[in-house]
Amino acid sequence: MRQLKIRHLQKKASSKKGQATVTAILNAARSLVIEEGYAGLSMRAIATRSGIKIGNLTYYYASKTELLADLVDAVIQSYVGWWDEVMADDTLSPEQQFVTILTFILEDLGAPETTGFFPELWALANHEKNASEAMGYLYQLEHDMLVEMIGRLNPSLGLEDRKILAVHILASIEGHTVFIGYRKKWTQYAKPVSNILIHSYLSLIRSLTHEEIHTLQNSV
Amino acid sequence: MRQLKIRHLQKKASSKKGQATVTAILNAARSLVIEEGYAGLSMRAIATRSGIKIGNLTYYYASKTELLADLVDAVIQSYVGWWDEVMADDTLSPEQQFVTILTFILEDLGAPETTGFFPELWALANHEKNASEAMGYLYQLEHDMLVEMIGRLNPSLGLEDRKILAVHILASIEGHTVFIGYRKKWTQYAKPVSNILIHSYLSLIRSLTHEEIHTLQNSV
Amino acid sequence: MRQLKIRHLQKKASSKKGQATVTAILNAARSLVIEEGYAGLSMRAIATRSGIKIGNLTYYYASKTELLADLVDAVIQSYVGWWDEVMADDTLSPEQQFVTILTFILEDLGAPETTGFFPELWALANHEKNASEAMGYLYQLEHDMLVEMIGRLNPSLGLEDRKILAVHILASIEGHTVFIGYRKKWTQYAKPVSNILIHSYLSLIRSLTHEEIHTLQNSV
Amino acid sequence: MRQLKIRHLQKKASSKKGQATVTAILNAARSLVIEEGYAGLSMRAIATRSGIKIGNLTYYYASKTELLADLVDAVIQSYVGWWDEVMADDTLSPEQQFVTILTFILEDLGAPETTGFFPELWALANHEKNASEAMGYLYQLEHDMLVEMIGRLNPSLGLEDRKILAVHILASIEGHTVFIGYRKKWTQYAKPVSNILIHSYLSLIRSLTHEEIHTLQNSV
DNA sequence: AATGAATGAGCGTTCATTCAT
DNA sequence: TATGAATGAACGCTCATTCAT
Repeated sequence: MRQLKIRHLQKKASSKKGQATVTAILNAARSLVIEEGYAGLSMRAIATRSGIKIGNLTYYYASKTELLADLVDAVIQSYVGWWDEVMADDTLSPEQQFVTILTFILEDLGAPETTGFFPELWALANHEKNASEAMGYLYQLEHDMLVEMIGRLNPSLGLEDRKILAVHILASIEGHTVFIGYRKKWTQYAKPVSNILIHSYLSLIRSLTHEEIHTLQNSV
Repeated sequence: MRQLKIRHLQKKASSKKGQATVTAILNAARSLVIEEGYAGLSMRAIATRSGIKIGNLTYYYASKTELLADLVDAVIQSYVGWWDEVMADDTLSPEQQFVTILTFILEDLGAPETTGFFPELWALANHEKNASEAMGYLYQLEHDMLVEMIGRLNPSLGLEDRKILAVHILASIEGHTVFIGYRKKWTQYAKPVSNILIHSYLSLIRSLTHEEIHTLQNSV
Repeated sequence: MRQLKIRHLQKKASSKKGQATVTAILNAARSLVIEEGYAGLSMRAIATRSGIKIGNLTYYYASKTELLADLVDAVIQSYVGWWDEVMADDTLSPEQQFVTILTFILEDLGAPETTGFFPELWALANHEKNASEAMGYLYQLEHDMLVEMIGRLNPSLGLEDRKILAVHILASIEGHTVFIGYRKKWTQYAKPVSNILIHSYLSLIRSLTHEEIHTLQNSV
Repeated sequence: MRQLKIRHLQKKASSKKGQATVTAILNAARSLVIEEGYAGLSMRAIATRSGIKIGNLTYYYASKTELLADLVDAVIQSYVGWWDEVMADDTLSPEQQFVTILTFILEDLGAPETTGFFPELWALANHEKNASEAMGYLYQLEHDMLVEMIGRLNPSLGLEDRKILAVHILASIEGHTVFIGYRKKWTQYAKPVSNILIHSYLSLIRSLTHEEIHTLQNSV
């Protein structure tokens, strides 16, 4: 299970016991969102699942908004930057790096946590500033990584075009969550779909031209 | 504005006035979900926005679950099958048909309604059976359409492979909602990203082979 | 017991049953303030004392603020304008009218309701706009009445001086609440103190001059 | 600013630091009551404003009731007995002493602290024994002083009558708090109203007879 | 077909208080 | 002396739902 990396987010929780409680709270909240959706995320439910009383919960988080902000931050953190290692591994070719990272992402996307969490985040981001910002932060990092990978694989492509292509790849990957994610309609096709996806991106990265990106296709 | 096509879903609403009320209710509910998210969808808010009293709302919908079921069905219906006309238009080549449909979809994805509604639906589908089914129904139709289009564009591809490819295309398209949809982070790139996407699908459809689909990519 | 005159304050409560409920609510709230103070005025306590459930209470009063506003208005109304009759009674001399009204006021001030309610209102008025306004409204009417009475008793006194004198009389009367009101320290002296008070006002009204009002006394 | 005179009220606070903390606590509580009313007086708010943690606050005051008792006592103390000096000053005539003291009182009554605190105290006294007692203590002293002053100004008046007259004067003065106090409706008239008041009391004291005090006025 | 009245459960939050450290 | 952690009760309020009219 993906571990929540609790940063120094909370003012409270100076002691070890407090830290443990905060971790329990955030883990409870995370699992609740995943299992029951944001609608099921009540302070009472979080407290119960954390094994504490609601009064103590509000000792650590004076408001649900604060808790949610910390939760989103903590979960987002657990998805961030893990690819640095792969990208720094020069025993791998850029292609190998890219394929490795994509394979990881696509496999993770089938995990219950990922399938459960992200759609909630996307929905939330439409109406909650916090969620929107955290999501923007995560995808910005992922986008940066993709821009860098595209540059390594096809240095001849201009920066702006790399950015555009990266948006497509990023969006395309994430979209699969709802279709081949955990217990989704086409989960059975997860593997071949992933193959197509990787094949498609590699070929796009290698061969896409500035003209193709900027020429309207609806005048075929 | 996308019109809600009210099927004969409710037992009540036999009269014309009743039909009008039901339409008002569902439109109110729909706009509420889009504007405030599922969390903001309360019976009270729906009644207020419909211009009726809550007592009357429960006359038409005895429970919120029922209402939600009808709402999801109605909204889904409004997205269904509009492509039949395009596909039946034999003055257009298969390529033209495909590009026309995709362009429509991608433009719609930038509409506030679409950007607002679908992430809520995806989140809901993780926990509500009806939402999951309705979503499955919609995407099944869209998937069928894509399988048919792929067949027209590349008849040499086997049915199973067409299905797999269609899943990728479907997932990829939908994923863009959260990235280039209404007021999203990369909305500015909507046009070139759409170009890449269409280009990519056409080239995949035309050139993808059975081997590429089923050969593991992580052994590059 | 002073009856609460419920004006058409509430949007809800169109039916007779609703009216009765609203009256019960306001009477419960009023007795609670009197018995336990504003601190004891909780929505739960009001509901219990009204014999209804809290859900129904919020049906009539969506917020405590609204309820408080109505309560203050209703109570204030029950204290307002009753003196008109006396002042219109021309079988009484102005002195008799004045004494009659003052006697009423001073007797009322010994009632548990009055002794209990007004100090709460004064305290509340320091921090709640509603209370402050309602209080201002009541005392404005009482002040107007006093100005009129002073004019009848001593027509030679200018309007501004009458107003000033009326403020003193008004303030002086109200101050007695806390000293000779219900179960107060000097309640035993209520009668002679009232005598002094009436005697004092009459003599002030009759003999006070513009110079005495506006000459500094601390240079005696 | 009126200084809180901390008597030896608490068992704790033997050290100098403890004394300072207690003073900080009571000052915080006092300013809170004045600014936000008794309703805004929470242990948390007091702790925050004192710059200490709530755990430490309960070290000094195990319960809110205790703290309130000390607070009321301390504030009351700060209003007590300051007139002794004036009354002992034999360079002043009794009239001058009386006018001096009254002027002081009336000016103080316009201070935010006084206008803010006393109405809360009066309300509290209706339901809290300690508040009632402390208030009784303060007003007893003030009453004693007035009885003494009346005696000096009109020795021919019997003790009981002096007491009765003193009650009227005391009540009358206090009543002005809510009308010409800090930011009250008739604050503009504070000066002339004060003049009338002093004038009125002096003339009452000098000329009031036993018969006038005890003859019913409503038989005019 | 529509409204008004009422309920019971649950929400996020505040709070006085206790206690180990 | 002082803090951090925790509890339990209550707060104002929202809500889905029921039902008589």
